[in-house]
Amino acid sequence: MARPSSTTTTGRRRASHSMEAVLTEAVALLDEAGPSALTFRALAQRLGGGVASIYWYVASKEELLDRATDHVVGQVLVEVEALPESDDPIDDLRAMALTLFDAIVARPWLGAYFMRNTVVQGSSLRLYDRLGRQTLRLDLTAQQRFHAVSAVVGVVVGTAVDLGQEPPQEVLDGAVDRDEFLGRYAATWRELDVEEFPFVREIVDEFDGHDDLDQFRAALDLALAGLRLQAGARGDP
Amino acid sequence: MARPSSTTTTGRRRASHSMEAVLTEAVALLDEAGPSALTFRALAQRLGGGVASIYWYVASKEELLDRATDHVVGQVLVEVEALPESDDPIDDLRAMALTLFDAIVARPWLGAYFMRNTVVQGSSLRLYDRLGRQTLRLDLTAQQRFHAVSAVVGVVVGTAVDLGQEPPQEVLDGAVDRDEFLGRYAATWRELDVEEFPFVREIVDEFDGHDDLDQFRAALDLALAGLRLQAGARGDP
DNA sequence: GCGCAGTATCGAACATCGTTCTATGTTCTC
DNA sequence: GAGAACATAGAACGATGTTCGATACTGCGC
Repeated sequence: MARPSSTTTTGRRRASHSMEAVLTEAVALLDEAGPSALTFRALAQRLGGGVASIYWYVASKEELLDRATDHVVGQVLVEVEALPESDDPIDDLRAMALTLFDAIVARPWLGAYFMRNTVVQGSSLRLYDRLGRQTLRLDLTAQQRFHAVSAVVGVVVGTAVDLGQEPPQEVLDGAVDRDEFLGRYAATWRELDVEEFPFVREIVDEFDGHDDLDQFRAALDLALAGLRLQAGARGDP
Repeated sequence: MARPSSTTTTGRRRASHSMEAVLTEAVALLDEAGPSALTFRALAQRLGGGVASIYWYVASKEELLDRATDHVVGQVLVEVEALPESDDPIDDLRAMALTLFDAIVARPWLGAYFMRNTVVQGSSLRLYDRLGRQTLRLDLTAQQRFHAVSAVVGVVVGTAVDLGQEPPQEVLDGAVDRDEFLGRYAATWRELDVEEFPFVREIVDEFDGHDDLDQFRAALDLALAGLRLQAGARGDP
């Protein structure tokens, strides 16, 4: 039906794929040119095979996306598990979230796809558990723990989604870099009426050329400060 | 070229659309059957016209999505602006975020599309300004204000995205309701090894049948607690 | 050696989607 | 009434996900 175990095929004239190769090339396509570049035909060409062959490994594009996402989340999971454990669970939670965010910055398409089946199984569920495990070291109710991890994941995904917007062709081509891209919006915003858009005018300089990581870190730290408060903030016994 | 100003057309035999009708029907399609149901052909059929006619009002599907999103965000904006102002800016910010979240719960597809051009113009920018305006009443730096609103929007979007996952066909048909849907995952999770997934096992009862609004409110309150801390929490002068 | 089931591959065709082209009707203005 | 702008469509194009049927390769019993 599906899923080969080991393909020691010599692959003479015909193409021999293996699930690993399919996923690797799929991720490569996503990395190089974004989600719109991942088509069965493009993928088949990269694998040096036919279009329909891919369907032997994957039942649909949805499954391809799921597996490709899980493939890279697995790598993130390894990084997260390699993180040293300190005596402050919240610090550890912070480090994990930052690791996850870094991965999304490196692969913006991940932001949009990360929540696919998060809840279902595989590496995402494991990652979810690793995050939540830190809350077990805090003095909280089960519900508070559930909500705390939801909040952290929410901040990550929320920031990541807006980061994962498929950028206009200009910046993909490298014709326009990110700073100039931001600068254009900033310029528009500076034209707005102060009475009508007082806040936008207030923060336009902050927005112009801002660092996504700073933005994320600030949002994360707000939520974690709230969590620390909730956990009682009582130090060592 | 495009964009009619006022269409007082009588519309006898031929279909007469008007931008309003196009957007209304587009939103209706999204509401009824999710993003995958919004095709130019389905939309044309609903409007009683041809496919190509829609292109007189919008240049592309991207623009259709942008305008449809802005259309409903405009309604949210009205609700947000109708909110009474208290003497606590953070409470007001909270109320606004909850209003926004309610709108997304009612229209799950909004979660995924909300960030489209958020930053660009139209109702989304106005909404962004209304949210941020509350931070002007707090004792913060411009950067802190920028980050605070990013955090709040991040929490909203982050929670909303995972909510906006196009639900499986079963629940769209109404054959399976949300509680049962959650229950299935919960059942899978309960089978997991406690040693391997201690956190998932800890919160599975919380997850089963949980309320999205509670989850969101908890995440929001964590971030707002952090913000309150940052703002100094010094009451009236 | 032979057949045969399972494994693995692929070309061609299909339906659908966004989009474009071209033509036609409608309404307003002079 | 003629022409310009507005407004509407049908048909076709190219791309995409997907299915179908045919074909090859592999390991195994005999």
